[in-house]
Amino acid sequence: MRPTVHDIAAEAGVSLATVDRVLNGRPGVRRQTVDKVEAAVSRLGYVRDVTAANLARKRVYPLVFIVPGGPNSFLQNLTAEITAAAQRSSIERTSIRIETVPPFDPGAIVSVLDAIDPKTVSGVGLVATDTADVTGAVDRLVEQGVPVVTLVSDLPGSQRIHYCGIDNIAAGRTAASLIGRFCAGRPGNVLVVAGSMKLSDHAERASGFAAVLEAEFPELGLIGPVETNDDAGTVRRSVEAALAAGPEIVAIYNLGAGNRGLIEALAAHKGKLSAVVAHEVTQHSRQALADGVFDAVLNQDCGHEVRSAIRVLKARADGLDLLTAQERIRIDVFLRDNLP
Amino acid sequence: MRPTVHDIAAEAGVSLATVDRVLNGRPGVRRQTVDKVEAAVSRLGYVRDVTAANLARKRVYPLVFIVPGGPNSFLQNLTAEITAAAQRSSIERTSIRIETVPPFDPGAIVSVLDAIDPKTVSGVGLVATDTADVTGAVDRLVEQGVPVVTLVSDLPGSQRIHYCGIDNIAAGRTAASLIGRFCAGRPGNVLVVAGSMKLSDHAERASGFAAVLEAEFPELGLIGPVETNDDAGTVRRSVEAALAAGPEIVAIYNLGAGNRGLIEALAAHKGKLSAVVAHEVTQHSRQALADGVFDAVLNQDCGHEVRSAIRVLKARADGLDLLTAQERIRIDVFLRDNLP
DNA sequence: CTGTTAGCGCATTCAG
DNA sequence: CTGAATGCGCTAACAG
Repeated sequence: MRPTVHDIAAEAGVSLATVDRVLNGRPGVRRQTVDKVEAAVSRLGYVRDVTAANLARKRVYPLVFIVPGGPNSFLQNLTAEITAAAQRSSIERTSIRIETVPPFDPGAIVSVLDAIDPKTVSGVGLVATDTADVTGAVDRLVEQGVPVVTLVSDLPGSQRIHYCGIDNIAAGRTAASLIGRFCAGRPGNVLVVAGSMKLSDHAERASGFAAVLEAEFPELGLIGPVETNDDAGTVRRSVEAALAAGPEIVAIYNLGAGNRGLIEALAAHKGKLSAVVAHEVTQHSRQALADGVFDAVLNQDCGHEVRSAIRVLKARADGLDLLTAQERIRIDVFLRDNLP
Repeated sequence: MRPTVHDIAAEAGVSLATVDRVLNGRPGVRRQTVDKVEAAVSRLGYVRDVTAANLARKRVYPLVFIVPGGPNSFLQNLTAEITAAAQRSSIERTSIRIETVPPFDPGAIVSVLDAIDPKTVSGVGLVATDTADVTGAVDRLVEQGVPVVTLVSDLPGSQRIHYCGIDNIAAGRTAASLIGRFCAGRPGNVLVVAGSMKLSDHAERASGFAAVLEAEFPELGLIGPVETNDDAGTVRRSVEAALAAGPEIVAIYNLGAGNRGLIEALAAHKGKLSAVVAHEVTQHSRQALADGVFDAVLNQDCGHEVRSAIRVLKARADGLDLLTAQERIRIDVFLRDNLP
């Protein structure tokens, strides 16, 4: 039978209230008494029953998620997952508010961040552009005691307490390996398409990709990355232009969004490329994989990311530690054959 | 504010005890009264607070896990994950017992299964050989009301309530795709090495692999599967023999364990194969990937499998439903570049 | 500075 | 068949 606050109280020779004060680090207890209680705690190996505590406290965790809106299918999925989590709120003791901001608009993110009241919010999750003003706003919030986690794309220089997303350098490296192996020695160029180098996930993928391509597949040259702001139309035009331009392109890596545009551009090039790799399983990329237009799709499980973000934020809110293994977001590699 | 049992009692005009009886499906309540309570429940949208219920009930979930022992690194990892979960027992209200049985010994599994007392155990997880006697023992247990889940390898014909593991047909298909693409048209044969066709996971991988190889890569012939009982020494000898035998082997797929033996056999064949694919990230396979001896390793996250098994068993024990997305075990595809 | 007491939402005796 | 009362482990007024 694990010890309870009663056992601690008896062991330390004090009352329940005092034990509670010490346990929760509240003031108004003599140094001596604190020591007695702490001694009892460690002597009996006491661990607080968080569920009982939450019950007594009627605790809820008010959380805010900031996500860019727009046509990006992946971000729409992410939003849907947050919504799904919000629907489980009553059972998970959360209270989730979703703030949609215009895409590629650091100012909008900053506004939302600055408007958050540290008294009434116990955690924030956001998909951020890696710019100084956003970092500043995040740091301000963290200093006020509100834990912040980044989703999908990290804010490397910031005080965010956790990043819920994949290792994007490794993702870029993986893409390069797949493309290099699929090309199997055939020389030529690889076109790299990105959304924006202001997104740290895109920048990291690009650098990981370039590193492996150069080191391990010298027969392949690199064209790009061309930036498209994740707009499908721009992606289509960029790819068409590159394909028409001449220097033989044998593979394409789209490390950003706008897969729809890529698919359209490839319609006229059936089977001419050795490898096409893109990111995120969506309606479009799934179809492209099935049709053999894409050869591989790297993916991050946004449901997992959202659940992880919530766990991390809750754990931090009551000073618990977590299972790091459970919070690692995998780089899913999907071929036509292992699509879920 | 979500409704509580008090609200239901007031709404239905009965006492707390009666509400509780209806909620927990206990007998001794008039049909009329049951209806009144149920009406109130659905009218107010009541959902039971499981944590409060567990507190009041001092509930613990006694779980039994049955895992084969022996030198198999993957199974050792699995056991370690179960042990880790057992250490979290007090906070998760579980009480976990691990039963180690000799590998490839259906009889031993059956003995353990039959010795389980349905009164004192609320769930069972096992790594099973797909044989009739094991299926029978599982079904007996389920019929006595003890939920059983399979880990790693399923028991397709049984009454197990859930399978915590990857889609092994898809895994085999994925391996074939990778090997086919890595060979990039070079003709030759692929050697398939398996542990035992009595393990449904091995059988399924083999069939998925063969199907894709035949349909999509006609230039590649298939040799095997040779069975090794997951013994590293046998793997080594089998691979060496096949490699020496003549018919040009350009790739190897080890869909079972014993990677150590495969690595040893390949030491003399550096760089002669177009592709080597194996399963499960362990100390050995990780090194082989880093060294370029293996080109890809398919993996199942056994930590995830164990946590999932526990969630599923607990949820079943109190009639809750679960997030299916969270319980899907992914086929991890690891190249040298995305090893965690 | 410390102790007493009354719940949180639910389950479970024990009477009636 | 039904209800009142007690307690699970913990927190939070409110006294002292």
